[in-house]
Order: sequence, then structure tokens, then C-alpha cells
Amino acid sequence: MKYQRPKGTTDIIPGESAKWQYIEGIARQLFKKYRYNEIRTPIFENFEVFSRTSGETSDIVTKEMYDFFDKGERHITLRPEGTAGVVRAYVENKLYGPEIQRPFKTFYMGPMFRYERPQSGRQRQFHQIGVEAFGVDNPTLDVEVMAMAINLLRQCGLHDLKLVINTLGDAESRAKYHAALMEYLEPLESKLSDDSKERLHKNPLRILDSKDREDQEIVANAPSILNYLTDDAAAHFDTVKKLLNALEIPFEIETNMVRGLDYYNHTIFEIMSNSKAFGGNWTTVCAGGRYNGLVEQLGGPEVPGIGFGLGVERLLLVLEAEKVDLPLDEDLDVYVVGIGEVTNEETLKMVQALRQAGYSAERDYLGRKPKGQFKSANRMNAHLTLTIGEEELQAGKANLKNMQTGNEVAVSLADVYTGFDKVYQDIVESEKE
RNA sequence: GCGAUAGUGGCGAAGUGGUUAACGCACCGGAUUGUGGCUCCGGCACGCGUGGGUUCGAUUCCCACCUAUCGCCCCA
Repeated sequence: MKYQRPKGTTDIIPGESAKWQYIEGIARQLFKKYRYNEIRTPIFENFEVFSRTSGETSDIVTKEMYDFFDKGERHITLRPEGTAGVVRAYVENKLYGPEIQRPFKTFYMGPMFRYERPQSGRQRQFHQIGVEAFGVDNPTLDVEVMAMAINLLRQCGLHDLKLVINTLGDAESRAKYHAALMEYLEPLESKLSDDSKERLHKNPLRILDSKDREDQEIVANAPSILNYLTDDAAAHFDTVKKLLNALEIPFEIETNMVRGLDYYNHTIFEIMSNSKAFGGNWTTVCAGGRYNGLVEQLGGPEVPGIGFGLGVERLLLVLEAEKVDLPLDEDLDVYVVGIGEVTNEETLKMVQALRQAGYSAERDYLGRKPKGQFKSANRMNAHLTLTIGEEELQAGKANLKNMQTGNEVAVSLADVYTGFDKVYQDIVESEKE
């Protein structure tokens, strides 16, 4: 094979794309109810937009960015995640202005890029559906965002889900906790896995969710962030828990849960699935959190924010593994069967007229015999066939057949052209008898 | 970036250092000069991921690369 798609990319071909459209459609409908409007930001941004916000030392920045210098020597990167670009746009377009209602709620959907080894549910070009809400620090909004994420997954047909939450507190809480964690871990450094030794000085929080068995034993006795929260941060988290209970949304608190991106604080959450799509291990399908301070970091005023991102590829994998039937409508209304070359012109006119009248219509272009054409009609799930041969052509008629019942009636071409709705109704009615 | 497994027609899958690369599904055609199913018959890889090498000869052996899958890192 001469040309292959780049590693870690995929072609979403017709058939597949229908599923995407379905998911995206569900999301759009839901976001409309919550009054989130779409934002479309560039797929590439200045490198600094991500390097400054995601954390200079984060893996995403140090080894997973698709960055390059363009012909004007600008350092560009393909976006690895959605939030930073949206925040940049929020600031650049001054959407924090007084005339704009708070919270400013927006959503996006589109491709993201990370240079990493492809695996199940992990592509170099992957897709996220995400939301962001700016301007409100109230934990009520945290809960509403989580509720919306869960609703979204439920409406897509998933039910075996787990909401996991944690808090990272505010800056003061984090500083105190960071110190306490280091105090606990540093004496144990020699016992840590090699990966975690590395993490100890780069990002010690990461050690908390290490998969190494010995690390986990060490971490089990580590101090918990919950004991280092400031009063404000604790109050924020308490309200989140209280309101989740009020909405009867079950959740688990996982104090070892951390984030790959540096800009999070206060509430963070993940929605996980233990679908066989991921070998029965709990895997995150949707993740998000609060990022107060990010807007400032990108040059805007002090405006809080919160959002989530949902991995579309992962969602699709889970839906498939769970055998969720997406209601995809690909049926064909009418297949026009033309018999013999003499009917070519008329069948062309017929399919065109049917489409004009609002029906989906197909015909044969390979000069195949009626048998073959009916086979095609059957395989396309055609509801009706309209057959015309030389005799019918001369008589100004066609045979309309209901493919489900096998019932076939003669109809006049004039009716087909000027009033197909009526013709359609008649045969649909007869089908009910 | 590290480790492991794999790569044969549209799909699934057998196979061998040496004449025409099984079989199943799908598809196309015929039996049935104009009607979907079944059955029967026929057709369908100048080629065995790509490039080198070993050999009289390689799809089969060796090397490299590419891609996929899984685990680690990390993450949606």
C-alpha cells in the first residue's frame, strides 16, 4: 500500500460518521437546554497558549505537543486540548465585558492532537466535546456542569457510569499540601518506583495515582489533600457534595485523583466506565474541573472558570462494547427500478422529482437487470420501489411496491410527479391493514 | 520514548523454501428475455505490509522500516 494515513489517525468513513453525527447531535440538543453556545477556535495556536497554561513540565507540553515553526518563524502547535484555546478566545474577544451575562457558557467539539503511542481509545488525532463556563465561582455551577456531563453520557445510551470527584483546593491549600506530601514522600524516595522518583521532583501529586503496587502501598498512608484545605476551599467542596446529593447523583471521592494539566484547582471530576472496551478496567470517558486563575494567566481579568472534555473515540468504544444501538436512520424511501435502456431518462426524472418532493431516492446506474436492482433496493432497506419498463412508460404508469408487504399497485406517472405525498400515504395506509 | 504480539483477496481465515495461494462470507453473472428469499452453477489475489538480504528459487528464512493491537509513561 503506497499511502497510509499518518500513525494514530483514522478515517471516519460513511457509516461511522453517522454515529459521530448522532453523538454530536445529542450533545448540541443538550447544550442548548443548558444554554451553552458553540465556539469555534483555531485548531492551531501559538505554542505559549498551551505551554504556559498546561504546565511547562507537564508531559503534554514536554513530549506530546505537535508543534512546529511556520514560514514566518512563529512557534505554532496543534491544540492538545480545548480549554486553553477557548480561554484565549474569551480574553481576546473580551467576553468578560459587563454587557455579557455571567456565567458565559460555551461548548466546542473537534479534533485535538497529541504525539503519543496509539492504543485503544487513544489516537494522535482524537476528538473532544467540551464545555466551559466563565465568571462564576459558585459551587452550584460545578455541580451543574457535572450533572450535564452525566446527562450527556446517559442520553447517548450509557448507564454503567461512575462519577469520581476530588478537590485540589485553592493556591494556599495546594501549597500546604504539597509541602506535607513532600515531607512524607522524600524519606521514602528510595522505595519509590523509578517513574515515581522522577515524579517526586517534577510533580509529586502524580505519585498519588501511580499504578505501581509498592507506590500504592506508600501512597495509602500519605496525607490527604482534604486535611489541608483552607476554610474557603473546604466550604466549596462541602457544597459540591451537598448539591450532588440534592440532585441524587451518586459519586465517589477519590483523594488520589490528580490532573495532567496544571491549571486545575478546587473541584475536579472524572466520569468513568468499566466497559469491556477497556478490558474491564475503569477508564475515564469525560473529565473536567475548575480552573480559577487560568483567565488571568492568559492575560484576562480575574475570572473563574470550569469545564469538562469528553473523548468521543472513547465514548464510541464504550457504546460499541456495551452494544448500545444508536438510532441511525439510513433507510431509503424509494428505489426506482428502470427496465431497459429506454427507461433511463424517465427514471432519472423520477428520482429527481422524488428528491425534490422531500424523499430519499435511488436508482441503478450500472444497467443491471430488475433482479439485481431489487436486490439493491432490498439491501438499501428501501421502503418502496417504483418500477417502470417499456410498457409502463407508454401507458404513463409505474408499479409502486411496498417492500415490506410485497403489495404492488400501478400508479400514474402524473401522480408521481405532481402529488407523490398522496401516493405515498395511500400505500402506507394499505400497509397498516 | 520503552516492552510484547501481529500484518495473506472487500472481510474472516488456512497454507508451503519450488508447477495454477485452500476454504468461508460478501460481491458480480447465469439457471429464471421484467421483481427481493432459498438452491445450484460460474466469476472474483500478475499477489501474501514496504524495502533489502540469503537462495538455483521466498508469501514461507534473516535484517530494517512502516502500520495495527496490548502494557508502561501519560491521558479524553
